[in-house]
Amino acid sequence: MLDRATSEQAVFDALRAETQRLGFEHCAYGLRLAVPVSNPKVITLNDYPSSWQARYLEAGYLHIDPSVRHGRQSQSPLVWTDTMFASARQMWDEARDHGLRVGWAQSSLDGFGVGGMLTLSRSHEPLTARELLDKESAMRWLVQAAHLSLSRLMKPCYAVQPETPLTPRELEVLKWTADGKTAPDIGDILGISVPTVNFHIKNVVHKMKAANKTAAVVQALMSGLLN
DNA sequence: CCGTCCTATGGATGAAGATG
DNA sequence: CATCTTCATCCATAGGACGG
Repeated sequence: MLDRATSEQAVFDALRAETQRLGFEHCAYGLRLAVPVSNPKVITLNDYPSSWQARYLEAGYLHIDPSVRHGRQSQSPLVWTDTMFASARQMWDEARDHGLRVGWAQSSLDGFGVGGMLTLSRSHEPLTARELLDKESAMRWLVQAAHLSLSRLMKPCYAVQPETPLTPRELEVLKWTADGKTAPDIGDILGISVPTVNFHIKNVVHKMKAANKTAAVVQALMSGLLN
């Protein structure tokens, strides 16, 4: 179901169904793309009370939410506690006022720098170690499935494919450039002249519609072209 | 901290050999 | 012929090293 979803809404509907089956009232899923690097695009899907959604957005809680920070650094499961929200006291108080008291978050990270995090929550019934153990594999599967489906749907947004495929030579020059080699270095390595190296780099930059070779290398890396 | 100098980088244009 | 690859020259600018 989830892996064949053809829209964000379909993915989210499937997520909600699983969430309820696992005994939670609400689910939230956030996908953080790798680009633009200076301000990565974040897509959020959730069924929280609309007043809380509005408050979260208005207060910019995404930037201070300790669970989000945890999700970016670690793929270990996270259960909401008073101590982990110590640095965001106000946010935690408001969340509980909106019926969000018990929560469980699990993040994922793929090879293209795209991160995802699923949070399941409910208003009562604290999470026991037993419940976590019983549901952990389902949770991990759900996170992976959501990540795969959504990143596939979002692929055009971050995987900038060149309009025409890169030639073998262009790819080769790009890889050495990604390793920090200068044009003279690459000329030595490949046994060609410096102008030729620059010619290939220029063509890559043009094909990738990048501002310069630095951006072209990053785009190629994010798109998996250098693998 | 500032100015100078050199190198690397980025971009434009032109030309030519190899290959299928 | 179209495409890929190669090489050259010219010019502007950015960045690093160095001395004052």
